[in-house]
Amino acid sequence: MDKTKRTRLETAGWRVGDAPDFLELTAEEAAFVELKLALADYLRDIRVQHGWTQTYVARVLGSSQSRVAKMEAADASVSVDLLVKSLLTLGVSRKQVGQVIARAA
Amino acid sequence: MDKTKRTRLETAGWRVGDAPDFLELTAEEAAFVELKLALADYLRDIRVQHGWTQTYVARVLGSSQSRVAKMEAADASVSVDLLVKSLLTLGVSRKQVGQVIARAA
DNA sequence: CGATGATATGTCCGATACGACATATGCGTC
DNA sequence: GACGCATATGTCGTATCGGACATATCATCG
Repeated sequence: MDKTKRTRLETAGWRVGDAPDFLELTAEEAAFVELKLALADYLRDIRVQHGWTQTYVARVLGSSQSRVAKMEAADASVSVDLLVKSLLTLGVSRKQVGQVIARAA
Repeated sequence: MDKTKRTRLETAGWRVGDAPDFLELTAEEAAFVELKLALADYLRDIRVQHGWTQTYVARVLGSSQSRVAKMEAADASVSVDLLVKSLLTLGVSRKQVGQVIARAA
């Protein structure tokens, strides 16, 4: 299993088993987490591409800098709802959102 | 505005203005609701295609019949998280989920 | 018309998500 | 090193979500 991805998952609040890696996550859970990571990464891409700070994005979204940081980290406390709503608010189309999700794992 | 769609939105717990239709929903809100409706419809399609009852699906998901009904109705009390998790659990791939979302409104 | 099975609607309450704030870490620049 | 700015992490109170249950609506069949 990829080291950095593992770290991200653990950091995001998921317990990953020692040796058997993903064996503690069901296939659906794993797919769900990866889907979330994809959205989170995309959110950061959008922000960085525009040269925006997390604080600025937070203001646009009516949220806080810490929440934006957690979104980009795909923290366990952020929902897909929040990620999708945020992307839409930042001008990403529904179609683009779908493409990000559909992109092969 | 389409009559049945309007009814679905209202039923789903959204307040839609009288004459100006969508004017009370921002563009992002509208896109978000439609995205949710797409997932909800797809969930129903999957279920019906397999000849499953809501009760059966509820058991598979570890939920209740009423929740499944609300999911398919895109009720305001169901999140995109729940819809996505449910679809994945029912065997739909992440890619398929993305395609459903990306499908042009 | 019952009666049965499927779906829809309404409410409750325990669980979780979210915004907020404080604080920590990092990283240039002086 | 110290300052300023961006990002990360931890926690709290409240709002929303979700499973459960009750009940309602609606077919279909006898």
